[in-house]
Amino acid sequence: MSTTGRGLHGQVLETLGPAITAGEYPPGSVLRTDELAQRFDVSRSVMREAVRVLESMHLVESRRRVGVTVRPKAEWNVYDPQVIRWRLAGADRPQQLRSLTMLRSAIEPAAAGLAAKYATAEQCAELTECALGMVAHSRGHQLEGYLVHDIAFHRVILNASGNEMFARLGDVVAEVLAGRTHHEVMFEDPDPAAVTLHVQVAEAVRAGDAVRAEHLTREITMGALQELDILAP
Amino acid sequence: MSTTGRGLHGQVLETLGPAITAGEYPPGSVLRTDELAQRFDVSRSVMREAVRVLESMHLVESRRRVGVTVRPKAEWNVYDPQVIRWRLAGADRPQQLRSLTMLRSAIEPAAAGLAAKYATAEQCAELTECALGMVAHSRGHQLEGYLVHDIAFHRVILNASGNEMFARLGDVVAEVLAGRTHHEVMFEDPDPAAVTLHVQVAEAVRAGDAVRAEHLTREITMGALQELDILAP
DNA sequence: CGCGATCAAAAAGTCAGACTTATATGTCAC
DNA sequence: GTGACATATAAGTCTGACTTTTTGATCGCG
Repeated sequence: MSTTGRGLHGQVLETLGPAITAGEYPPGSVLRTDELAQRFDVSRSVMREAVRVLESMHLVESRRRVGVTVRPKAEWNVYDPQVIRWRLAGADRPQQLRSLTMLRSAIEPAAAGLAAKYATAEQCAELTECALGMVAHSRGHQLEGYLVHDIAFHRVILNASGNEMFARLGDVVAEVLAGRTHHEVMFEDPDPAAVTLHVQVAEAVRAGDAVRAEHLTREITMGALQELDILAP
Repeated sequence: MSTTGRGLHGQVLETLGPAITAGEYPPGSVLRTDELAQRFDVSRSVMREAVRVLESMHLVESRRRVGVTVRPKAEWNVYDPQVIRWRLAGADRPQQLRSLTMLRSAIEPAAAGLAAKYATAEQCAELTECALGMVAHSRGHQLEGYLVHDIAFHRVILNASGNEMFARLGDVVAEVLAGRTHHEVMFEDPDPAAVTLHVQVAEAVRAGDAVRAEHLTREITMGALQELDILAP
């Protein structure tokens, strides 16, 4: 799943990135390239490449005569999938999941509305297939199978919206859904009402009913938000 | 405003990045690091750093024995501010503005609703100040002054939402608003109805009326969408 | 004729060392 | 105290040699 450290600089990033996003080096901290290179036992060129990547994510800023300084959290590129993964793996995972769920709640209804207008016949077919898959795995502790279809469902919606910005959130949504199933322990079967809503969304999209698709999807994401509030109010 | 090419690798990126995002090198194109280094007259180390940054944006993929291949558009990190800037400067600026305006329409109402719940007294003050500034510059071809306050207004809303993901879209919104004023030529004064809506949003946020703030903001962004439809249906 | 193993070339990846440049900071005269 | 100047520091750059992975071609065998 996770990109297994492409090259040496990638391996360095895999430990340095999470360390920074976890706040292990507080904002304003100063790192020196040479010291880091020694610490990770790589050449300076490799370390420089790693720093460049961190810099492009706005996690750090490299300045002459001073070093590599960690930037304040507010400046990070929090939409970078890599940064999201690092943060989800770290300590503030709950807060991160909260932010992402809100983002999801804002985007997905709009995406569903657009999908109702622009979805191809093939996408409609996929959608109903996913919904049926969810129904089939909704009872009897088949959580993994349910999750797969749930993720696929929301991915299709986002792609069918025709908006590239929405489409690129597919990975984020997948991460959130997976996180809910895996981390926050779910013993019980999914809420039957949610399953029904998914089926209805698929119908609405097929029927080209934008407002209905949007409204139903909003109910789904509102449910996700309430779920969070119950877990961590 | 724009980051003036920090270092040599930055200067390389400033021409290579826009070239790639403009589709000058179609997906699947293969570049060789050494050749690029020669072309830009920089050392291989510098070019490698530039490639690493492009790679972190998922614009290209570097593989041994094959070279640096351009990835399909669908895989780009379209939320990276740098990528957004490059694309806005390029040929598909209209489509990009469209995508971003839709994104805005989805996010800002939700952000306004949250702002009504969480905005501090100081933020409320800023908000009304911005709204008044918009009113003051709404007549008599003071478009630049109007723009400044408009941008500030939406930035405050996004920050006051308390959601870091929303807050980070401040730059995007600023870019969209500025693009509308500058590129799509606006001769006339802004729509009085829009100005009024901003004032009302400020009021609603101060009053803590989340649903009203959300609804009013949705009207604002709907207006922006309709504006786009008129310009490019 | 097809198919798998082997081999060579190509390009990225890595490293080490020398050198350049910007800049923060301390020093000194005034 | 303030300004100009000197110095040290860490990033930035370049070069050349070497390593590693991977592709695709060649060759032998069934």
